[in-house]
Amino acid sequence: MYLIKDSRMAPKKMISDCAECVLSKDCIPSGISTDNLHRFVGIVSTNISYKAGDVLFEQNAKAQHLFVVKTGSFKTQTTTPHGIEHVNNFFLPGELIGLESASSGISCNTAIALEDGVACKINYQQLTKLRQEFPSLSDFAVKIYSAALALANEIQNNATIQCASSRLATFLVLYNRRLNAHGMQSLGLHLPMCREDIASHLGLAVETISRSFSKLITTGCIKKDGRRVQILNLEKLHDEANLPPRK
Amino acid sequence: MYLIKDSRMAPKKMISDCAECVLSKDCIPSGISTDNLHRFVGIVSTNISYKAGDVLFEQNAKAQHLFVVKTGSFKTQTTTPHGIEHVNNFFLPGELIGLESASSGISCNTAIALEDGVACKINYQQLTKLRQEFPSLSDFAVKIYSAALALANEIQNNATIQCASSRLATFLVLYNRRLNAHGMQSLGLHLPMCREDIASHLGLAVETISRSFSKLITTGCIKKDGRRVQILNLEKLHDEANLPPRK
DNA sequence: CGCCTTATTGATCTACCTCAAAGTCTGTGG
DNA sequence: CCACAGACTTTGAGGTAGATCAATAAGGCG
Repeated sequence: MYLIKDSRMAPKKMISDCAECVLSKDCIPSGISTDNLHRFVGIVSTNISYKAGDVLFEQNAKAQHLFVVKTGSFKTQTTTPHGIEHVNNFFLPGELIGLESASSGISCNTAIALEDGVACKINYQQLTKLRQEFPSLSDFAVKIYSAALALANEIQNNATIQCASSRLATFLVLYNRRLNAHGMQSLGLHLPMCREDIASHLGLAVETISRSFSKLITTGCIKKDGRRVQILNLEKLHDEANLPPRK
Repeated sequence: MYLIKDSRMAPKKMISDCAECVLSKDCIPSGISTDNLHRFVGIVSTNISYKAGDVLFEQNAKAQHLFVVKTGSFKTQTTTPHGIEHVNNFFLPGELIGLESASSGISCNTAIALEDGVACKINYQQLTKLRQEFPSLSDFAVKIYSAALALANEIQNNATIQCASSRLATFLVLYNRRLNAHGMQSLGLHLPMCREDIASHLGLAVETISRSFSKLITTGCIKKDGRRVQILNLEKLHDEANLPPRK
């Protein structure tokens, strides 16, 4: 898949060249012709390695970069003035982190690596300049942003569903769809985040997440082993996700 | 304020000219020089009147237009496959409706007028073409989109807060901030939506909204008369919005 | 004025939170 | 390779915030 070489070795040109990246068709380079790709490559720091727990950017700090997940996974979380944390979203390979801070210039949340992974880092200002030169980059931006907004809507809808197991079911359906969107087609998912992160994201208690998993297993929607989840019946999982309120 | 003439009269040129619009500095024209403004004016249907309950666009229908609220207010809502409705967001003067559907071309929710009002309608495709000609329009798009995404994050965070009165308090704080953002500075707000819409938006029961209002009145944060709410103590309302979970 | 929709208030019930404890996984060092 | 410590996860028992049901009150409109 990805050639992550020992750091003592000279980095392979191939790895840092966006032209060769498996994600390029879904990434910003898709908005630039091959001839001009070098212009983009010039403003990206490609393949930065992160260890689990590493911070990409901090809430309330100056936001300077957009990140593209290449391998691994990340989360963003907001801390309220009174110290309560809430996990906003999770990010999978091919997804962009930091979109919401582009205008204000201040990060509205903290981004943290959930596991060891690799991401590319793009400077906002330089990207803005490039966008003015290449109109197709602008199209790509609108496409990415409107998709992010549509996803945010779905996540928001899910957070207001009454039944806890429906929320978890919807979460799994969305997560599975996002995995599949970037070519990792399968009904088996590895959840890289801990139960507490899922609980925070869905606005439920950790214990309720556990019990909801048990319910989804009992009803034959899924089976699981720790963080490894297998969707047995996607149809049934959809039904469970759309239960009438308080059933 | 706005001159909404009797429909039997010839529409005043002034009204439909974006150059004269009080919102233009926050609207798409801000991304175009005065010399080129006519190009934009050519793709907008300005000042369309809506009556309370009128539908701007329907979920799952082909999405062709972006709307700018000029007066009045609107809501967007999603209907799940099993017929449960959820109010996604409310839209105030100066705000854009339909951003999330720009890429897919399919509306992911239904937009409805909450009261009599006026909005302008812009064709996506023509706007896309214009954006390629005017790079500053692209900057405006990114600015608008990232702000919308940041707001969606805040709304999502709010929906996962435990305490019902905290959710309502946060809702009022956000709503007030948005009203003020477009120059309607005041601590008195008129909520154009019914309690049921607020309840749906916050993921609570209508009765809980009523009781939460009562609590906010008892604690001296607000006073109210029907849908007319007056913020008495913004500091206290912030505190109420950030209560520790379950108390 | 009377009808109908919307809003509030009261009483009961329940899903989920909290607290508590046991069980499982992960990694580290002997 | 195994033993242990620590974090993570699950399961159990009881309490509570908010849902639901029910009834009254207040607007809105013909």
